[in-house]
Amino acid sequence: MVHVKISWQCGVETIDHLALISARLVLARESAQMSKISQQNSGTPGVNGISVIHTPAHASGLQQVPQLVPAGPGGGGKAVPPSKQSKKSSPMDRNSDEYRQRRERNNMAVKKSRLKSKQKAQDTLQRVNQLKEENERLEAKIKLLTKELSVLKDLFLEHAHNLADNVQPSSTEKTTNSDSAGQ
Amino acid sequence: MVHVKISWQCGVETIDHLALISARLVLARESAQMSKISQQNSGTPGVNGISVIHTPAHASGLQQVPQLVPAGPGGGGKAVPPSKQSKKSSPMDRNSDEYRQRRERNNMAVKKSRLKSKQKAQDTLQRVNQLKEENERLEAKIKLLTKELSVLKDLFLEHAHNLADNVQPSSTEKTTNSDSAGQ
DNA sequence: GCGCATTGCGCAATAG
DNA sequence: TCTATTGCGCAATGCG
Repeated sequence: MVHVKISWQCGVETIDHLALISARLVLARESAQMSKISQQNSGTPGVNGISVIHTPAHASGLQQVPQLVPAGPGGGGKAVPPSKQSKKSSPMDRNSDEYRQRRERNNMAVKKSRLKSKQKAQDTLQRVNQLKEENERLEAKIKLLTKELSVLKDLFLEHAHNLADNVQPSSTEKTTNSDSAGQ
Repeated sequence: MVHVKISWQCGVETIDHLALISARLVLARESAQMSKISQQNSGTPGVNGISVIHTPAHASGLQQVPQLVPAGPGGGGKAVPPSKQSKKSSPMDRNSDEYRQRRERNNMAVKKSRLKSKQKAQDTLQRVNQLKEENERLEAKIKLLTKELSVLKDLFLEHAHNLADNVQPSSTEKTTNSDSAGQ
């Protein structure tokens, strides 16, 4: 039902540069299973291969294609370890069923991992707020205690004074105030 | 199980199945400049079209190709807004020099943004530790103040007692304990 | 060695 | 229009 229109030049285009590489066509569909279809065309000899892959198409429709050879990133990339070839053919069949399955799984894993990461970040942020609140609470408490202490100290000193001075229980009993609270 | 049928005709392709989704073509190349090329093969009729594009290939060798149509994520993709064509031809010349420059700039921006994001996350984490330490400090202070208060209260009560009782500064002066500190 | 988890990276879409 | 963000897929790599 969806009709896609692509205005791709139709004629034959030539890839004249070298180094070229691979082309992929991907389509996403939706069902759950996966059917695979691969097509490969060997158009111009030596320069380019194309394959059409029908992927399960989860939600999105993007695909990415790496160069066939590892080609080190940046300029310092190490050359392609020649040993790669032995494993499973250089290009590692991008059309291969197995390849697709692996990609799919990895994509899931990536999604999961990112979600987790995001969640964690959020939790951390929340933790900050939590701690900030806690801090305020504690700070307030300290203020209170400090004040209480101050008052008590004053009272105490006062009495101590009285006691030390002359001890005259009747006169200056509760009217000594000469202070406030000062941390 | 889903089947996709693509009828690619030279200029316009129609994908007539449903749910379809996206088609992408990718290729990696490596050299520095960019030459473009496309290749098209009309092998089996109705099933597949391909074009190859040669991109400048910066440092890495990866390329990504988006689906030609915006195809909303999640499956609810809206059809291709027909308006896109007017701008610069759908595919927006991947080979275009301008395109490459834009990509380059965006890649920089992305890198920057991610760095920033990472930095922020790290700062947040640090903030958590900072706050935790602060909390401990405050907690300790509270403990101390509480204890001090308790002691002072006791002393104070004691004296008050003495004063209220009979006022006999010598006998039970510092041995009244009948309590502890209970916050 | 295998399979999932992480991470860096580029592409696009989109927000600002 | 340009940059900043964000989601996504691919690979390389970490890790058990």
